[in-house]
Amino acid sequence: MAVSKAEIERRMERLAQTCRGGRLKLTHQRMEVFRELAGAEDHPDAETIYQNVRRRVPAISRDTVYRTLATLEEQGLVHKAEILSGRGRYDANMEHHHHFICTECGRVHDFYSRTLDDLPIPRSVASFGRVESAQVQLRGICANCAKGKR
Amino acid sequence: MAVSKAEIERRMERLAQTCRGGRLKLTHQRMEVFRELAGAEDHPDAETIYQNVRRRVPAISRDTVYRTLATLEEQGLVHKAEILSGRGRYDANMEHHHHFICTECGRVHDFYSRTLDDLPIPRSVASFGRVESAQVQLRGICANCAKGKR
DNA sequence: TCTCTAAACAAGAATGATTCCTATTCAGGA
DNA sequence: TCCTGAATAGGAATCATTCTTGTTTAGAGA
Repeated sequence: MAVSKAEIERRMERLAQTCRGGRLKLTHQRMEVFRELAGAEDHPDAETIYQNVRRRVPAISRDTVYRTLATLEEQGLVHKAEILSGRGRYDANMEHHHHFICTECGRVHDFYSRTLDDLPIPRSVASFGRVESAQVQLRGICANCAKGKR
Repeated sequence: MAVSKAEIERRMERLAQTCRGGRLKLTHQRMEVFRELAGAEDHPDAETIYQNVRRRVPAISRDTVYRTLATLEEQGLVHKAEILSGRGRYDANMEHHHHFICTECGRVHDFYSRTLDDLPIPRSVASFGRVESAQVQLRGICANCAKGKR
């Protein structure tokens, strides 16, 4: 079940609109990086995108791919799945808990909830595989950072 | 609200038991790395742990901290909060969705659920800050990897 | 208590992802 | 068509993490 041609076109059009709206240039590289994602369903990483786009734009650099992805994310055109900047965070609290992550300072707060511990997993997930753990991730601005911003 | 002395002792005892149980040595370094986590509530990263432990064990190396954290995680004594191996994964699908992550191959599958889109956030979270998004993360073994394992 | 050996360690090199730097190119408004 | 700031290429630099090699040591057994 690939992304339909029509949906890809719609997404490309949204890119064009967003660029016109902001003061962003609609460059060849930007279009090709986004096109790669517009048709993908497998959450590729930056390197994969780079390798694929390179077939069409041989001179493109890794840096451009990274920069473009960051720009697209800022513009709300793509979504980056990741917790933090890649640094693992550890704790010795083994009780089942969930996380509130401040997108500003990266601080993580634990919280507990019986209701959230026992989430209703949609039946469709079963086809992906066997679920071993479920966790809720909340993102937002922590009280501390919100204060500092004023 | 620091971790109580009693709870720290309980955790240290669990470490000792686990080491005796497996064929793990109860080394000075291992104890100090774990002690650091047993008393922490702020999900420190490896570097922070290294810097703190170094005050007590000046000769400890970063590698030992990383290795020890991995061992403790394997033994179920600590918990590592992180999505993937640090590589960001992108997609152009901006509809609100949740993720099933295969812990074996790292593949990510999207799924949708009205119920999960509107989770009951515990009141206590409000004191941490303003929540901007909520997402459910399921982890498990995908059908493909489960097949390959046999 | 002493000895022995696999497990664990220290130090620093290596790796892999990502970002920065600098000179060059180019999209799009005038 | 011309100009200018935004965007790019290429490669160096950075940051977290892992690997390699030689050394130390916990704890089992004599």
